[in-house]
Amino acid sequence: MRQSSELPFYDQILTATVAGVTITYSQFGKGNIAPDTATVAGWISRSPSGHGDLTMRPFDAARQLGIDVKTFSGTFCQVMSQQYPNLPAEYQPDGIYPNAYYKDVGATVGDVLAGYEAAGPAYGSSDSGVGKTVIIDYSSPNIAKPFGVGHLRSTVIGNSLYRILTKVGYKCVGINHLGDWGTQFGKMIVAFKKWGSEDVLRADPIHALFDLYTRFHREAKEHPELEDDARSEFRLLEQGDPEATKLWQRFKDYSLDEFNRIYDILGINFDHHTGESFYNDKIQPVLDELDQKGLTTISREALIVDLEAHKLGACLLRKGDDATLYATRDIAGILYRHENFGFEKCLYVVGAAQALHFQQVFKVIELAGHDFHKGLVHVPFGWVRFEDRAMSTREGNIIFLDDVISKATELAHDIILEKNPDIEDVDGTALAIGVGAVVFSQVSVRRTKDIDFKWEAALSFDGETGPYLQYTHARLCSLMRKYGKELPAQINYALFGEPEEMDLSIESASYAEKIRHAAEEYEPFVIASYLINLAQKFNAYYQKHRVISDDTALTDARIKLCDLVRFVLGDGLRLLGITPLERM
RNA sequence: GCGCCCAUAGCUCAAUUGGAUAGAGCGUCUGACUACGGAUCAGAAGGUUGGGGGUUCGAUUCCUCCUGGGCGUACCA
Repeated sequence: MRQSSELPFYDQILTATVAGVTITYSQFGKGNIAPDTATVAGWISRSPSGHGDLTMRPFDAARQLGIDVKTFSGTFCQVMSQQYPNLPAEYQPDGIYPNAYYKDVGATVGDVLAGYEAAGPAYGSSDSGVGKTVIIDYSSPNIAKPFGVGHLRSTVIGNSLYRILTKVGYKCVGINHLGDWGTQFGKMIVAFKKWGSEDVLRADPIHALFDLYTRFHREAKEHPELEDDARSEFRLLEQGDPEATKLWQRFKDYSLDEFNRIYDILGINFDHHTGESFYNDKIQPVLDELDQKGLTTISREALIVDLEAHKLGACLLRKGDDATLYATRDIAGILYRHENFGFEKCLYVVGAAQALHFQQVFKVIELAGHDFHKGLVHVPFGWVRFEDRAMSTREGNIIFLDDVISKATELAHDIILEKNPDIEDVDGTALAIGVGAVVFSQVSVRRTKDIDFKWEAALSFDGETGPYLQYTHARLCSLMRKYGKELPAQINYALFGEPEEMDLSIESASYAEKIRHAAEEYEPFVIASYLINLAQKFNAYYQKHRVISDDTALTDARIKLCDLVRFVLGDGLRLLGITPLERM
């Protein structure tokens, strides 16, 4: 259900509509069948373009009355116009729909602008999350692998959700659950001992580690016994073997340096970097607890929780050689997080391929009798593919994020020099644009969609892209600079008369609702899509109507509206993790 | 084999969660800078929503079958 909406005059129209519906019901001889306000609120929404401003779904009402929708809508509109001649909107039937049309552009735009004036920088915020903590587990790259565009998605989506959920009132805790433990480190250790070189590792750690990792998998195809070596190296590591631990620490340090450099470029922060290894000494008590509750069994030499009864197979906790698995560490992680943060929700921004894993882990928590299992949410996303194949570090089919960002930045640099060579910080601006394009590419489709990585698309700055939004924002800032004065406290709303102005203000007024929607669905795309729409509307308006003119009163009014759009675009870009620019 | 996901314009994606004439961008074609940023805007062309059947006032959306693809399915994460 929508909350009391930011749409113009929504509350007034809703109240009148509730009364109008009641009267209409009575007219059909059904007595006073009065739907409550909340119910009617669910019926009212913005009209699709070309059908007025607000509309009401007539189906439920008509069904309850046992009449056809067209008759209902006609009668309803008649009742509304007779009973509420002073309402700021007028109802007119359009086929089966009773549509509301705002009568007065000035009053409508004014109502929106007054809302913006009152809210200030908090515009768009709401309070559904106030007093609640949400943990967001995102990015979580595997150490000892280069940061590819595949890792980008979790990072970008998680970071954006962090900002969106903060905007609806949650206290967010961002955790980078680094993949710094597990058999993969056994592999790295084996590979380094066999083929590694100190000099190469020191000179270019990231590529050296990447080469070792891919070489391991290449060689393991011919020599499967390498896998056994890796497993026993990991077992040694888990038992605290000094030599293995030392190597592991070095791999981890090198990788972290690299990751932090990239997070810095992307402008992404975490509250905690507690990776898988963090839980190493917290595993045994968890296993004891599960054992005590009678959940564990031994099967084929491994310690498992049998979830066959729930059609979830088996959740492995300990391998035959006693080493732990990622499920074990995730379970320990959940218990640790609940104890230390007391979360309302705990989100895992992790690829869809791991759906079963999380179902299993969550089920184990549930079976252990922890009712906070209800707050555990897997927020899945699709693959990033390249040339029709899944990107796979193992096979070396990977695009380095670094390369993507530097190419995009280079291109942005060229365009700036061509179009706007005088701006102060060319390098910084080019970087913001390059990153903006890359980040936007990750939120420009719904999460669950697979993305085909194409250089052409990643390097496009035209149309529905991050730079398009940044450009629109920069234009608005440029307009403000040209205006050059403080925004007026008082403006004459009656000067608004263009349909584009009404459209633009109503669109801006939907911002808070879009944020709530994005927060409910854990879907940054909702914001991205909304901003594109808003920017398109602004650009169309801007092309068609002069904002700054000799008419100072009209200029003041229009500037005020433009300032609202500027704010929403800038604020929305930040929610996505993209830097709004003032010049570009 | 079993389970989950996907299929919409030439391409990449939307569609207020079952509602009005299925909409955007890219690409193609035609236009707009002696006015606030042309990384822009206006317009045109482009569709049997993979296929069949069903549910109902109404289906891109829900059910079923088929085709085509992806992922998962015990010691990787």
